[in-house]
Amino acid sequence: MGNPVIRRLEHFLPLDEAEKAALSDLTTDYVRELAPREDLVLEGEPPRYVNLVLDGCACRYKMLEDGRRQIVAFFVPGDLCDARVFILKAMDHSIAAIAQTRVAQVPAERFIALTDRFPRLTRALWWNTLVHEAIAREWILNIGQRSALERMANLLCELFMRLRAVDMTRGEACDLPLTQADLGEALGISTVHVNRTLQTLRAEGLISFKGGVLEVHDLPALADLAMFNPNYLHLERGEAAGVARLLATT
Amino acid sequence: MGNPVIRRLEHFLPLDEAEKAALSDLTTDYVRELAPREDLVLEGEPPRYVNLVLDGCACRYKMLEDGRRQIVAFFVPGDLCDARVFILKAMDHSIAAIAQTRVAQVPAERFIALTDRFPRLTRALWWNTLVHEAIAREWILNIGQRSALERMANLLCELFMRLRAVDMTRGEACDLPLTQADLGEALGISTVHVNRTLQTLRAEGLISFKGGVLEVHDLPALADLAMFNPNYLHLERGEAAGVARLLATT
DNA sequence: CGATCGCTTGAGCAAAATCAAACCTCGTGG
DNA sequence: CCACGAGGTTTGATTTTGCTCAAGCGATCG
Repeated sequence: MGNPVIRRLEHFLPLDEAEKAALSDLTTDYVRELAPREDLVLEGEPPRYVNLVLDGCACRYKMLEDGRRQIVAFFVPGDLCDARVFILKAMDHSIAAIAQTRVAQVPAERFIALTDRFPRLTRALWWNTLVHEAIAREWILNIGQRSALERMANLLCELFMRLRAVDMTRGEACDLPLTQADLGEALGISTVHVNRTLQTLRAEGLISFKGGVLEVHDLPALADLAMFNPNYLHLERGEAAGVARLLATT
Repeated sequence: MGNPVIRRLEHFLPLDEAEKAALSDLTTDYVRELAPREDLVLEGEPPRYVNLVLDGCACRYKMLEDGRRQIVAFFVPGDLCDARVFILKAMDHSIAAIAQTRVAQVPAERFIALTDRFPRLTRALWWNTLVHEAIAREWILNIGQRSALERMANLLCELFMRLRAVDMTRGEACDLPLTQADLGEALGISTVHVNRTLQTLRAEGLISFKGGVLEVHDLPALADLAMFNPNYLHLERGEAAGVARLLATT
């Protein structure tokens, strides 16, 4: 089955055995199992750990005083949150599991020791950080400019590609344990409207989404509707070609 | 008048003379003057420089195929764009001046030499990066959950505080050379609606905004309306107290 | 002095929110 | 084994927010 963190970072550069072993140690030493909806990090806390998502699905979120909630990022297996966050005094957002989720909570010292020892790993982690920044920018574009239907299509394209990059897709299917309320909080639309939007995508034969399983029946058409441009995922190396192939309409 | 980049970084930690001198050199060696609306970086290009904004105002933006444009970040004097971006093969967004703007375009090698020599500066630059990530997350929350009026109020609070952090405010006034169209593209609302939104804020006596000058007449009330929580700006050290004071309603 | 750019206003319209209720599926306990 | 309840999904009716279209206004600049 392998380690999703290693699979993810190898999209940036191939790792040697020592680097893989070091990562592998991290991801076995500090494992914590989270129940669905369980919080991992709370806004206001001082940052303590670098969190690696091994399995399941988690999110970053922010809340307004009046209870409105916005999911600002999803984490899928292989994702690494906040490589340098200890610099800050207090977290400005929270992190929670969405489904049953396994994470590794790596203490600051341990993480710093790793990057001191492996400069190439440091570069790979930088790449990971830059990709997450790019995703945040794409979300701003997505929520700011696209219609609800386009937004949904774009998010589904993104998540499908990200899961594919860590081998978590099976053909056109992948596990995506989000509720319609989660999707609404990520896209800035109401749950009711999420429902109607999904119905439209289903009716067009583009996707099916039921019981936590997403199937993308026509990725080129979905990407087209979404004006999805995968450049922001920075899947360089071989993968870029794979992406182009997947999205090709003809 | 001093150097806004130094002023900005000193919000994180005090710099010694050698560090300031090194930064000062950077910001005099590679200066480029941009006309209003002139592009500095284009999506698709390989990254070449670290850009420091010395004066004026710039933005990051992304475009959709059909021409819709979203501003995903504003840069005010002292801001530093993309400290580690050379790792990526191609930019996923563009950067443009908004007003007449002076930037320093620091070549990669030169920038790396700086951080190798001054570890404390590296930390300060990390802090800067983390703050910009946090701002991006806040924008997702802003656009996703807040109404047009709240959004506008929030953005104006943010910009006012950021300008204040580099001493670019004069009492309750500051230069903010944005058009209503710019505000609309940043907030994901139409220009017409920006206009009506500003009128409401003016009518409430909260702000005035004319000829590129913003005046915030009642920051506590504006912050209250916006549900503005300055924690995401991570103005640690003395400044945090200053913020609290400014926002105090009583 | 006309052209352009940015701001303003009004009217009608469309997208998405809200409210309310029903329905479905599963797990749990009587 | 079945009833019950909770969480999630679906539907319909109504309202709200913000968009679009269209036109006019007011500076500023060559």
